[in-house]
Amino acid sequence: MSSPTPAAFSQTLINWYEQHKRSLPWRDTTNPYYIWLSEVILQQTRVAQGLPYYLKFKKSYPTVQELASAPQDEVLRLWQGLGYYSRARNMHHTAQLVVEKYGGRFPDKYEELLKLKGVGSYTAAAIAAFAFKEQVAVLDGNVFRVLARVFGIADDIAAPASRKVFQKLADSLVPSEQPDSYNQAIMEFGAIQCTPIMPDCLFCPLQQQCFAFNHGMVQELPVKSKAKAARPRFFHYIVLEFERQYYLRKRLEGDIWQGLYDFYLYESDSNELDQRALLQELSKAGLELEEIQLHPPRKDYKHILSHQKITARFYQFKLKSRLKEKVTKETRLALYSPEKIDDLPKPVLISSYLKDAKILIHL
DNA sequence: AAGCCGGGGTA
DNA sequence: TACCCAGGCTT
Repeated sequence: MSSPTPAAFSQTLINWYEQHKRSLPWRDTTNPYYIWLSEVILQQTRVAQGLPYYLKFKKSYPTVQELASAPQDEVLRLWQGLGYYSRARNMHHTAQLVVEKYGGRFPDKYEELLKLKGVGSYTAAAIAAFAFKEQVAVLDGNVFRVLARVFGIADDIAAPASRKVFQKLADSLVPSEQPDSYNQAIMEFGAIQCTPIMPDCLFCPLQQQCFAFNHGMVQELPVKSKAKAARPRFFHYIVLEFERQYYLRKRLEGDIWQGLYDFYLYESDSNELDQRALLQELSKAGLELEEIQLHPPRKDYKHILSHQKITARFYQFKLKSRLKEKVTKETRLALYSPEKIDDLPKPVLISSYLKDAKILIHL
């Protein structure tokens, strides 16, 4: 059998979609603000993980104006646990731009949407198609997989150069009627039927016309080069306590977790703390801790990111007095009560420690 | 083109 | 473990 025609392909998927689609809250609306919100949350994120965040954001910020006027710390705190925090920062920035420059109304064309920070080709196409029924093709991980298998495309989907091949094919398949349903359909099909492993080929409506099925290459397609190994990192967190309050600081750009709060961090190339080197660094920052009791860490925290493998230890100190202003200015540390810490956006690693150390009761 | 940016689910 | 998820930005 040869590949399906565009019309047959899109109609098969739309029919399948009507039968199998999940009921999801962002599918009940054409409000571009809600579509945009859901699409940003769902970038590199499974529906099951993103869904509660979508509901939280929609409830906290029913309109783009309310999101725009929220403090960044509050937005990041709501985002806490979702990862890729630049999404939240860019989303906040774009909300403010939409309010100030677009009068609170989202652009209604793919090319204009693409100019918004945090909105790339996928998200621009999704908003344009779902909210405005523009005839553009979404190209996400699901679409890559479905197209590679059905049409027998062996280009490496991890290689940027392959994008052109897939985008051209994807563009040729979008029907002029129901571009919104079609785009939803192909992604849903990839998520439910044509899954990465153990796809349900037995009951697949495209089985007869699927290149991969007909050539016994379902396991081999799509082709994707392997990601490089995660870099090991060793964090030694110095938890400074003064009268049941704790010193934290907001993380800067140039590393992971920008905009989130953590403790004073000493990083080394091994899991064993070189105490002399630490004290030397602390001293340089104006932190003289010789009279202070160092509590050995309870355990190692392993925190796996897609690109880094972090091993963290937490050392608690009880301070007898507040840090000098010169020191807090230098280190950017500030003293927070547990109640205030609860409100700060924090990496999951820090939340886990705060819970174990009984500084915070809940996550 | 390649590197960087999270966290969680699944086999 | 390894892979992947409704990707985007920077270099």
